[in-house]
Amino acid sequence: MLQLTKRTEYALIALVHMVDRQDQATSVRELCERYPLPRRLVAEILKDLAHEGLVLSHRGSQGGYSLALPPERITLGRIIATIEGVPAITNCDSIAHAKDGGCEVHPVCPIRSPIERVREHIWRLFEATSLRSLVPAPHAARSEVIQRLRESLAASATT
Amino acid sequence: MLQLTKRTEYALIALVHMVDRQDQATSVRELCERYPLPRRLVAEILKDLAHEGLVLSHRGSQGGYSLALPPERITLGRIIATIEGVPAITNCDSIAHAKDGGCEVHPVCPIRSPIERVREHIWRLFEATSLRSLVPAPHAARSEVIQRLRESLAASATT
DNA sequence: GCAAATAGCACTGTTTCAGTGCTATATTGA
DNA sequence: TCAATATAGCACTGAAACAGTGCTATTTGC
Repeated sequence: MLQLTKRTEYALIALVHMVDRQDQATSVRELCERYPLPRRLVAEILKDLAHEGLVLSHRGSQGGYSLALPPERITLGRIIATIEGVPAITNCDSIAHAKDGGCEVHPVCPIRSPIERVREHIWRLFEATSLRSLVPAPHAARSEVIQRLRESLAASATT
Repeated sequence: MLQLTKRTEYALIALVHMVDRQDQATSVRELCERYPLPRRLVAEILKDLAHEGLVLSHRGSQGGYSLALPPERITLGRIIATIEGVPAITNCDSIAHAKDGGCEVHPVCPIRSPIERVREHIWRLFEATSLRSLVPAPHAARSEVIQRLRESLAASATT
């Protein structure tokens, strides 16, 4: 289905929570006290985010996680790619799938290139959406998604 | 995963094949001779498309399916909705999920409204993408996706 | 009547996903 | 030093979604 996994949702909740808390580390326990999330699963997810360099881990007592980058530089696209892996919309453009033989239809597939365009647009939207813009913020950040997407459309139009 | 199902891919292939063949019905056999697709599955899918009124079915010998609407009026969004059901990106906004109790996080979820905005954009892209524009056509249709999306962005900016 | 097509319904095997068990390691503070 | 509180890592299980198939009935054209 065309749907984000719960892992990604939990990652987003955790990351949003860490915005503007960069000074102090956020522990898994703290997250699960504030939101009703499965503790162990959130722990696994944060480990993955740490591996990708999106968050910093601090072990030991008083430890936890904190953003490794300013929230403006963490994109929704990178978060999704970290948790769900391959940025593929169809099975066609999945790397994993191409690896084990690829799509049977591939040589005669009439929708490859059109679907690829759609995929590009979605991915561009994800890349244009920063973690900052996902925070229900008071400021002008609200229009950031639209603004960035418009810019990227202008770019693709010239191409 | 954030991926279209194979059912949707097959539906797209079938529908694209029918564009500019509105006069003569296309049978499942014909489709599976041209493309290496699982015959029975394609049959099931076309039945669903017929139920939704996207294609017309013609029973009996010399029967098959044909587009029920001009390809300009069939949107990618409607195709996806027909095959995959609910237009949800996250679990939060899934109707099915809301029905059986809903999301535990819902009341305190910090990402609901931001994610909803992203979902809106993707869905708008799907709605702005016509079956016609998915055909690897020679004409100016190539820029239709970009053009329509730009219009819808202009609309959402004023909002 | 026969052949070729859709209609409908249920079923199976596979894969992906959500969530958990267990153990080791690091850090803080008393 | 020891205990408490963190993360690190790895493997496993149960459930749900999905891809694909079996079978039978019905319709239509020749």
